[in-house]
Amino acid sequence: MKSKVVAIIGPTAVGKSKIGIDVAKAFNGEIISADSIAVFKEFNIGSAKIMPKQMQGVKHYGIDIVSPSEQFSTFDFVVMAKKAIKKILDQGKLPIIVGGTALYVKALIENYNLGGKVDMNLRETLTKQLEEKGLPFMAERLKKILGEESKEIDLKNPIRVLRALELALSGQNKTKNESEYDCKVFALIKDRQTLYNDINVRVDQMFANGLESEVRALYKKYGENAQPFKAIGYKEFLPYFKGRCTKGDMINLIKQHSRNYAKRQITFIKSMQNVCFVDGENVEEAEQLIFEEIEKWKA
RNA sequence: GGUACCAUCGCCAAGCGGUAAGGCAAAGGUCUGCAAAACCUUUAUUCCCCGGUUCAAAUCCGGGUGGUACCU
Repeated sequence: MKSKVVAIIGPTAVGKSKIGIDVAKAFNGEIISADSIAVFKEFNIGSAKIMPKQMQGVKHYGIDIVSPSEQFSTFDFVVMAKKAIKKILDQGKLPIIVGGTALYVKALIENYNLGGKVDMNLRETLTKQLEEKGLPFMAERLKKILGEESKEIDLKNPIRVLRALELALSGQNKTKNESEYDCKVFALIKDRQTLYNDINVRVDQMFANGLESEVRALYKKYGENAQPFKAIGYKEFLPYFKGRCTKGDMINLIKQHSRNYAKRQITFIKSMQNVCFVDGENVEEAEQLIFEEIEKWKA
């Protein structure tokens, strides 16, 4: 009998956090955040991180677990999440994964084989080689090693090519594993125009909540090379700080990038299997539907 | 009122007589370790309007219209 786990995913600004908490309260659950930015301490406003006062006493895992100067990857998420799930189940509670980083959720529930530790030396060597010799050279190199299998890799995508080389050179391959969990996945969605509008409104709210001073402080403390500084709502400040664009331009860019991001999230989620789509427009109706579905699934 | 310059996709923009680059946006998509990342596909039969020259005009000429700058 596989352990039962609930997941609530969806694009940015659909209202996952609130529904997650309501589900947790209704089913004696605890939440595991699947958010690639909220894992970082101090990146609060721009990541729309849920703050302790908003948690309503529901325990959250996966938030504020690494320093902004550290690295965090899908692998780290899966390790953390598996541990958290076990802990929650041991207490007889329901684990609920909530977050917009759908890859994290997919990797966890589909039990991706992510290999062991990344060989940072190898990664550095390959990165240097990519810079010096260019992508076509690297793609050619990968083709020689993998042969037919290289067709599955996007040879125009430098990140993919490098990772595939890393795996190939260290003698690993991607394998399919059976899931460890019986996972009920809900995807919150909304009409595109409504979602886009909600995103725009939320970005304005972030600024009203002091996003600029948060980012100024983080920039000073960690510098622009910190991993979370690549996030939307943070990276756009760089040209503004350097006087290369106006504040208004930057705000519009953050909105635009957030909209683009939401679209990519939706595309990714649509490609996932066994997902129960729920219209998040009306929170009460959405919750009722989710509650009913969970009851059925638990029985 | 005069003179000069400009007018090309929602925005920026190349082209300057040979049959509409590119970037951004938009839409769709990919995805097994940075995923709020990276990458892929599609998107102007038409260049402000009207006439003319030419085998051929977004490109040259004339006239409108609109904008910008300077002069009075």
